Parts: sequence; C-alpha cells; structure tokens
Amino acid sequence: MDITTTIEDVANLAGVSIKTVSRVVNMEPNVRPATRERVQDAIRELGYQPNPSARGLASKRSYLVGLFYDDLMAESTYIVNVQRGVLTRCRKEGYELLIHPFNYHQNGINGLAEEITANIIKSRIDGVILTPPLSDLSIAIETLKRLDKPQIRLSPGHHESGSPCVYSDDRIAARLMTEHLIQLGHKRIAFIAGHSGHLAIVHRQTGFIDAMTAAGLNIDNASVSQGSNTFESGVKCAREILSHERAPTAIFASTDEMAAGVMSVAHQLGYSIPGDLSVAGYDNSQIAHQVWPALTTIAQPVNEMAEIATGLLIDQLRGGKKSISQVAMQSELVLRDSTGPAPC
Amino acid sequence: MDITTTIEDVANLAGVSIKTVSRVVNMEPNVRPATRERVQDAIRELGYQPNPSARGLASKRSYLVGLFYDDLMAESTYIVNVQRGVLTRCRKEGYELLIHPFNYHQNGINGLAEEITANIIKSRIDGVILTPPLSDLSIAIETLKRLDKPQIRLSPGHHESGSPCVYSDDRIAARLMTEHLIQLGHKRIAFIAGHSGHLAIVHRQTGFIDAMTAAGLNIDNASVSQGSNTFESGVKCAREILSHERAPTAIFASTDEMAAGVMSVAHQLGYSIPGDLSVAGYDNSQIAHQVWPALTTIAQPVNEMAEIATGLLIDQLRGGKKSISQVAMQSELVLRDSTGPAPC
DNA sequence: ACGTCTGTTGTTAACGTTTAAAATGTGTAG
DNA sequence: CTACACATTTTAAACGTTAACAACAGACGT
Repeated sequence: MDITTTIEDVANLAGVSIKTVSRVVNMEPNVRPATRERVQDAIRELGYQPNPSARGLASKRSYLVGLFYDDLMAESTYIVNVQRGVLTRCRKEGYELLIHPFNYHQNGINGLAEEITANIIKSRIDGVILTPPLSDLSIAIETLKRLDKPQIRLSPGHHESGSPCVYSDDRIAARLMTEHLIQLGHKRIAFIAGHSGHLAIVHRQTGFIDAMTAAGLNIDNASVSQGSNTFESGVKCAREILSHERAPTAIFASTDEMAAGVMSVAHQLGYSIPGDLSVAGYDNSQIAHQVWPALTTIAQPVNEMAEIATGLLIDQLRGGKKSISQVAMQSELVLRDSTGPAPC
Repeated sequence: MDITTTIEDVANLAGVSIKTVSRVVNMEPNVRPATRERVQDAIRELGYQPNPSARGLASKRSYLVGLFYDDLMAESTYIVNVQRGVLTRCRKEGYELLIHPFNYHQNGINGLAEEITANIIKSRIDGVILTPPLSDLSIAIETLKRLDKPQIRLSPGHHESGSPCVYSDDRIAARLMTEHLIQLGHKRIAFIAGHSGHLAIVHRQTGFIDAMTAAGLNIDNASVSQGSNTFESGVKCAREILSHERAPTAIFASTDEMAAGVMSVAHQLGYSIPGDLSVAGYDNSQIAHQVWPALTTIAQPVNEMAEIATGLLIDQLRGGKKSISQVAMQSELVLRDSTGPAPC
C-alpha cells in the first residue's frame, strides 16, 4: 500500500532477484509458473507499483501517449468523445494521456511543424494520436515521421499516406443521409459545407453530390453554400438559402452546429420543421438533442474508434504487430424528428 | 536539436561540471553570471532538454499535474475551459497535464476514495486540480490530504476546509441575476434548481432566494423546481412551470442547458421571448449563443481561474509560498436578448 | 600574513528500473 | 554417467538527473 515500495522489496519477499520480479511485471517469458505465482503474491501483498520514472529512464519509454488536436475543436462533442475513448484504453493498458491542443491558425502551417517538434521534444510522449483536421495535414504526419514518433490517425476517410489510421467514410455516410432525404421526396436539397480545411467536410460534400447525381437531381450554384462549422455560420447560410424564391425543402448541413443554426432561423421565419422544411446534420453532437425537433444526423462511433486507435498505437509502441494499419468503421444514420416527407 | 543530448554534453561544451549545468537549468542560485551565460549558450547550441524520467527518478517529482473531474461534466463548456486554462499555465511552467475523469456515481462515494487512491498511486502525479462537484466532496479533499498530495480546488464559493481554493461566489452572482430580473419589473420569477450534488447549484438557489426575499417578493412552492442540469430536465421543468394558471413571467435556470430547454418549450407553447417570458441561465456555455434569442447568463472567468489555480498548485509543488490559499474571482452578468421588461 | 567566512564549483552516491551478460539448473541423447 | 542444449535465474552495469557534501577561491577582519 505504500507508494515507496520498490522492486527490491518485492524481490526480497518473494525470495528471488529483482530481475525476476521485473520479468513478471513486464510479462516476459521464461519464468517458472510457480515462481511467477510467488512473485505475484508478493506484489499483491505489498501493493507494489513500478516507478514510472525509473522505468522510463532505463527503458527509454515514458508510457505516455499524446492526443494532438486543433484547439478550435476542443469544445466539440467529437474531441470530448475521443478523449474518453483514448482514456479508456490507456487505463486498460497502463498508459497515461497527455492532451495537446494546437493553435496553428495564427502561426500558419509552418509554425505547426515547429510546434509539433517542440512538443515532442519537451514532453516525453511515446506516441501520438492525431485527430482531424490535424490528421489530414501531411505536414503533421511527416513531422512526426521525421521525429520517428509512432502515430495513429483518426480520419474521415481512406488515405493513401500509408500511415496507420482508423477511419469512417464520411463520403458514404453523407451519401446515405442525402439518399434518406431523397427518399422522403425532397428534390430541392441544399447542402451547407463547412470549413474547407477539414477533409471531413470535403468528403461529406462529395457524398452529397454523389447521391444527388445518382438520383438525377439538379445541383445548381445555390445548392451548396459555404459555412464554417459554427452555429453562427449556419444562421448566415440559412438566411441566404431561405431568402431565395424557390427555397429548398430540405437542408443538409455538414455539422450539427450549423444545422442548429439553420433550425433557429427556420423557426424565426415561421417554417415548421419538418413540415415545411427538413433539416439534417452530421456528427450527433450534444446539440442534436438540444434543438426542437431533435435533429436527424450521422453518428460516428467516435468512442470506439478512439479506443481502437489507441490500442493500435500501443501495440505499435510495444513493438508488436505493425501489420494492421488501416481500420474502417461504420457510421450510422440517426433518424430523429427534424426530417420528414417533402411538402407537396 | 538531438533528443539524446545529455547534461554531460552540455557540461563538456561549457567546460563545467554537470552539477553546474543542473544549477542553471533549475535556476538555482550561486552560479557566477558569466558561468551561467556560458552554460546557457551551450544549452541553446545543443538544444538540450533535460530528461524528465531521470529528473523524476532523482528528485522524486514528475512534473505532471492531474486534473480530476466528474466524467459527467466532460462535455461541459466549463470543463473544456478549465482544461484550457490549466494547460496554458502548465506549458508556461514546464509541467504536463494528465486528465482524470471520475465515474463515481456507479460505485458510490466510497468507491471514489478508492479510485482516487488508485489513480494517485499509479500515475506519478505531483499535484491535483479538483473541479466541481468533486472539489466540494470532503471525501475527495481528505483522501488527497491523506495521500499527502498537494491539491487546489476550483469551487463555487468560499469554503471552510482550509484547503487551497480559487472560487467565484455563485451565491452573489445568482443574486445579481435575480436582481436584474426584478429590476425589469418581474414579480413572479421561477427558479430551476439543478443536481443537488453540486454545491454550485445550492449556492445559486440561495442567491436567488436572497434577492427575492430582499425585494419582498413571494417564494411559494411553485417558485423552485428541481432539474438535473441537463437540457432535458429543463424541458421537463418548463412544461410544468408554464402549465400553471398564473405562470411566472421570468424563469431563472441554474444552468444554461436547462435554460435552453426552457426556451425550447416556450417556443413550442407560443411564448415570445423576452416579450411574454424572460429566460436566464448560468455558466455562459456554448449553448447560450446557440439559442434564439441569445441567452442572458452569468459568466465565470473560468479560464483565468484555472490558470491561477494551476499557478498556485505549482508554487506549492516548488515548495514556495503556501500563504495564499483562497483566491476570490468575480463572475459577470452577461446581458443578452432573452431577458426583457415584464409584460403588463 | 593568517584564519575565517561566503560564494562558487566539483565529486560521489543515490534514485528504481531495464538491459546485457553470466551463471545456474534441468532434461535428454549418447 | 557424461555432455550438451535449453530454460530459468542472478549479477552487474547502465540510464540521466538531483542531493549531499567536499573542495576551492577570493574577500575580509585581525
């Protein structure tokens, strides 16, 4: 129970050398089952916890993983869930998590490389989990490679880079959502794109276009407007979209925040949702439950993806199987009350 | 620039012993300015970064601080801002942050003590930042004291415990908000309380009662209803409150999420805000901007509080001034468009 | 000039673990 | 019964830093 119990105490109690204790602790082979048992008993009895600093010094590992994300995303449901998933896995595997938000919009893209380098050198991180939009910046990927830091990316789609990655295909999911709207009879559907620095947004837009094209529906200039992921930008876009003479009967916003902005405007303008206008979002954020009616959206299994990614990273750190480098996960269409049949 | 540069390399380049380099790195006294300069040049030239594991091993410090919070709060704007503030200060001071969400609702309050103990022993944390509602549980405070871990609390009000704390007085701020509503001419004001496990909520309710009593306004049973901090609970309470024959003309919800729930119901029932009904929240969460009209609320300087708290903790860790143990910060009334004059 | 103090620098031994190499046992084939 | 291979265990030397103490230098009072 004492925090100052050392490997030597355990060795003495078990009547073996410290190296044998080390073997047991690290689950190394070549320990006789009986010995292993004896050591484990001693560990339990003394409540021994290996000293991470000593370990780190001797083995040149820190048992720390870093979560790198865009500070602008810090408040998003996405990042919070990633944190949760990563933490869950870290605890299981005996790793700790260091969170590192980045502010690369001020210093530009080169500043980012420097900032990453500084962070890696200063912190003793063993490996990095990269989240969007950082995970889609080759400068980030390459910088970490140059520093020889194991990394795993969470990404909105398949990627050629060959760097290990857990992804869900946003293009397919966006297509799914659009098809849902089309099935409800909507013909004039508007899409609100988001921050173009996010690859996810690009994929979602492509998925929208895929579905529209496949259904033979018209995509004119007015069909796609440019937001920036935020509620406010959703408001702005909606004002514009709904001011047109032949306004769409459905709006698919590429983030839930923007969709919430759309709904707010729609209510103000007297639209009934989904009677007059269907609204769909993407991400299954908290806000999707906090609007009325509840928002139809796409849910990625963020928690699970983060857990899996962390697992893969730790495998990599343990020098194990580098084979599995790309894992695909399925997003889900969550039908709620903000979408309904097109008005006649 | 090489990550494997050691203190010895620096010592050789500067022509001094490693101890002198150590002195310079740790800003210890008794180094001649000229020597210090020479060492600093060498450090710069080699891009030397002290090895944290070696440091930790020798000094029994880890340069890691832990942020302990309730996992249920993980998605709140509050916790996100605390994370940001803490990180800002940690970076300045050369510390790293370990985030530790706790799930003590399943295992009960005793489970919490064990969980904290396990976390402290396993992780090499030097000190802990406790956030509400953990910071108001004496079991948490006492457990850390027993483990001899320096701690600092972020709290919604003054506290007798004597443990160091940065707080903003929620009672006073809630009184301020209530007075604002009273000044607008409201006489029937409803208060929606939140999760009673949060001391903040209790203080906010007391502040509400303070103001009502001081103004000679009636507080009957119907004036205070019981929510649980969430949007959904706000919806539930609002349905009830607004179903009464003499419904209030203003509702003060003790969290923004609940206030947003209230607004959603009010819109559905055809109330105009703030024409027919004023709504106020607390926390200045993201959602306060994402409702229409924008929500009048109370803003705590969360970022700043977290920074200061972290600074105090690190001072403590450095063995410095333990004198300043309670810092009070001012919350601010943020007037937006959801509150207005009472209807005649 | 001498000792003494004070500020500066150096030396040596931890700190608790892993790694590499050496030593001991244990079983099996000849 | 011996020898050799192989599994298990021990020993000794890192790892890079700080802590404790020793040594040295120059300033100062006597």
